[in-house]
Amino acid sequence: MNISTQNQSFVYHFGEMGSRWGFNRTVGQMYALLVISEEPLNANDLASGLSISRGNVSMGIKELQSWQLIQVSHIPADRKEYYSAIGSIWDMANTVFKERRKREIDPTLSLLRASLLDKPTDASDEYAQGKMQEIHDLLEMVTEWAAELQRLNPEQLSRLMKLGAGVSKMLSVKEQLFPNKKNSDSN
Amino acid sequence: MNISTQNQSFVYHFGEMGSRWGFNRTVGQMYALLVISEEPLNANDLASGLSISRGNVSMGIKELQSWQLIQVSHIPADRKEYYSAIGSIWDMANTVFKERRKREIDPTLSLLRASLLDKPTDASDEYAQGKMQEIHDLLEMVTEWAAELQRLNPEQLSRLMKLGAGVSKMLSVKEQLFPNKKNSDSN
DNA sequence: TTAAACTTTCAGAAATTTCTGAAAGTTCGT
DNA sequence: ACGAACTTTCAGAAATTTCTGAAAGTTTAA
Repeated sequence: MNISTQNQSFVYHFGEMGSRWGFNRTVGQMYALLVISEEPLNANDLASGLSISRGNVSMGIKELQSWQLIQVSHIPADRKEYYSAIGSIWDMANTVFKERRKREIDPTLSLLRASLLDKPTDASDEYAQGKMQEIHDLLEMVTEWAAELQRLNPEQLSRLMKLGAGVSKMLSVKEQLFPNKKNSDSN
Repeated sequence: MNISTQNQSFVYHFGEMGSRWGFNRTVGQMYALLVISEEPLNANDLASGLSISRGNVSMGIKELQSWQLIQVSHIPADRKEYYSAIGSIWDMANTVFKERRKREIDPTLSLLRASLLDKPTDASDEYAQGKMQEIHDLLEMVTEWAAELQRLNPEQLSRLMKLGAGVSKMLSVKEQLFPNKKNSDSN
């Protein structure tokens, strides 16, 4: 299998970026290739398309499966496994966010919670704990907010995002409608 | 300089996580140390506190400065430079988001825009371009949304996030208040 | 049970990233 | 101009990550 030059740069770029998103270059390339291929591909297609070893493909597939990003299918009278990207682009983004939260934010949150249980022994410890508390609170808020957003369906999410600047206006409307909650002045 | 055991695990963990956030272990540790230190630290403090070489500290500082995360200050009659974390935790989160967007999303967006200008040569190219368009639109929307959120001050942002589940309710209220805009049904 | 068609594993090779420390560079006071 | 006190640079060493390919494992059919 070979990739049209038009798609080559996309696949390659996705490889580079992939490493920022938590997986390595080849895994990123494999995923990119699966995303832009209408037909499912087998392991040999991936290996030859990307000029990497069969073993590497096998490991990459395992990785993509652990991210729940790909799907296996079969073709009658063919014993090979065929892989394709799961779901829509929105689903993909959702999945990556969720996975990253699990791998990056959650462990930090538990570490911070544990640290905050220790009694500070001096002033500098106390300052440090203050900072940790701030980080903890921020991460927790962001986590909850993200979970909230993920509960919306794409359509709602898209509407919310398209609100854009409207968001702050809406906030003030909301304050006027329900002024019962405690609030501070908005500078 | 040495770090209290209570803070050791925080610094170490931040080092591990730092690598996920775009900088390497020692840079992450350096930043963590600066965040939890009330007093600014000089390069030797960092080197001895983290048991790394002076040269490494110098490179790390350059990196943190390129992220606009630290600040230099001076102490009278002392020629060393003293470093401290800039701003509040919110500012830090903001800065990291902005930098990451610049380094990760923006290049992808331009690549996609360029790819989308090519005429597809066959059906599979056309499918691929469709997917690229979807990714482009998603990234663009997220980028704009993020820019919007960053325009809010921390207080507004915090209020927005604390809305949590209220967000979807608010969306429908908004639809009722301003039903003129085109909308689809909310399932 | 044997063989063919496939997938997975993993030791070591290759590539990449990070780190050290000596040397070079800079700045300041005299 | 000189030297002391600092910072930066960068070649090569060390550490880490990724990749290969041969061997082992699995599944199916006959």
